[in-house]
Amino acid sequence: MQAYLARQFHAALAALDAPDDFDASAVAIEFETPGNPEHGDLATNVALQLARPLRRAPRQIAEALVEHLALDPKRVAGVEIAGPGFINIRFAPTYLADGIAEILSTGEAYGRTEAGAGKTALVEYVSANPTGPLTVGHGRNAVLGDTIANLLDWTGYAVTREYYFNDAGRQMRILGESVRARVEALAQPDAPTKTLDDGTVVPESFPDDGYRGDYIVEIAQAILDEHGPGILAVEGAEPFKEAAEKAIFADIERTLERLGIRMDAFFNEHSLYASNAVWDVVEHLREKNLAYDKDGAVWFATGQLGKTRTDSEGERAVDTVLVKSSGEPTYRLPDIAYHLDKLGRGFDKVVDVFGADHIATYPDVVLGVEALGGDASKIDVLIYQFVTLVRGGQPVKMSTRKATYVTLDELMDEVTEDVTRFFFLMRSPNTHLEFDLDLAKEASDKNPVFYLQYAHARICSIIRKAEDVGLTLGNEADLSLLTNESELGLMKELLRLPSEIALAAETMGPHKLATYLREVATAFNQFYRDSPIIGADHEALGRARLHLAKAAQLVLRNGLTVLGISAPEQM
RNA sequence: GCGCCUGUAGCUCAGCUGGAUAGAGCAGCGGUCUUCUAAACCGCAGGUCGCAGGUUCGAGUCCUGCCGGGCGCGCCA
Repeated sequence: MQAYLARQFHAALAALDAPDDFDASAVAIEFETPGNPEHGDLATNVALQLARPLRRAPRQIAEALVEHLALDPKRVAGVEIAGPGFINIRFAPTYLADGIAEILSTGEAYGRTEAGAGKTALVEYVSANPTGPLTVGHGRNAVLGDTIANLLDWTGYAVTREYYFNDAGRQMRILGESVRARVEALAQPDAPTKTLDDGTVVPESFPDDGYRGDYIVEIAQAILDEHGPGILAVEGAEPFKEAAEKAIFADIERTLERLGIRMDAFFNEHSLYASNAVWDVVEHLREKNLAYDKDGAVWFATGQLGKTRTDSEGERAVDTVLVKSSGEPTYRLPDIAYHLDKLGRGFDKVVDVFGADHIATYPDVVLGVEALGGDASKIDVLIYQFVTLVRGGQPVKMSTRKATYVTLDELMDEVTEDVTRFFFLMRSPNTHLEFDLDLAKEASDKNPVFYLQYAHARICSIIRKAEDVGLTLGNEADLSLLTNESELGLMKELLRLPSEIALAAETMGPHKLATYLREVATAFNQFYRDSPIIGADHEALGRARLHLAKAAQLVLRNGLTVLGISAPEQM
């Protein structure tokens, strides 16, 4: 509809008297659904926008435009000029009826659009190193990333979901040492112990900054059960690290599976070393005189590329270390190599999902990618703010080091998978998320996810009951019988799904879809109140309403599917 | 100190990239079940959009400066 209107408006625009330097085809004509229904179904402010370039009064422009418009009466029932120069469009009832028929025939594909058709996208998310179970913090990342991937899929992209990890760093070494220490203790219960700063009693060989969670002990026990104490004859912690990594990854995948998340690829940072990609980055930067040696380290001349820092000494250019004097790369280097790798695989769009604490790393990566000829404009970064769990009105304190975090599994055990996903999605990514456990647990009207699911279940129930009295779905419904306010309101709402999904995808704002679905559910509940199906005045009307209910069911189900939330048939 | 995010109803948050009278849920008050799921619907009440300037036909939205909250600012990731 909007595309159609834009075409017609462009045609009308071309017919206007205008100065020579005015390019009518370059004008972006946008339509929005006004908040006030008296202002029609769609409105555009082109006339106001054009007042300046055309040097004419907005209302005058609007009148001239409307005069030149040739709109199909089957789609548009009326056009009026209002306020300072808005042009309001009113849908024709036949347009609405045709739209509902289209929803019914499109079925579970309704809501899909083509903006990304023929294009590929890579969404990288979760990307937690295998040092422990996923926590609530990872949950927001996982659910946001997965839903962005769904949204891109629904706008036509061929999407790859990738998990990036590093199993070689310091953290992983400590993990191995932690596990080894626990195995030793289990094998020799009388071995000496020590007490850490937080009061935890651990084996003497346990690293001070080791992983204290109970899962370490479980992994240790499993290793001992499988290999016996003989495994301790091995030098170092490598086999313990490997066993732990395997167990933890299996656990992470189980957790993701519960959330309905299945990755297409796991990308090990190690492969960037194996392929020499990491060192190629350094070499190529050197060739371009953007990398140099100083103080035993290798530096990236980000200062030349515009990176600055401002402190008490004023603003100055700063360079960035790529390889430490120890010979170990900093995290930036593999990150640059990884992004070049992603772009090199030919994706048209590359999405990163980062927590707010990583925001500072992103500009260095972009500089590196651009310096080496990569097209950084293909990279989109979704930054999300942190999650606060609230219980009994009080924030729940969490610390990874001391293992006092709440795991994603525990959260799902407490409030269910659907609620977990919805709560992570219902707010804009760039606001702090307050996850109220008491509210989330309540299976009542206080919990917004149930509102959507309830509306869907209600429709399923109606369809079942209608079948019992011989009222069934088919192609013979006369949708033009749907004329009351609630029916028209619901129809208009249902027609918005494709553009709402497209908008949520474009702006990487899944919460917009959640907000829209609530409006759909509200519109349905109003329809339910006003328009009985089984008790309709006559059968044809009941049949038409039944079809509208079916269309609402599809919209809710498809929308929930994009969000990764179940659409129950009964509650 | 500097950078990014943020400040909208008692609480949690939307606000479609600058539009018309700023919205929703919860909490509060009051109504609606002999009829398709009351996990619902309807109504009332609730606001200096942090503060002060600016930009323009028009600002919650853009700019500047303050104030408050969060996250960063390493040869950690």
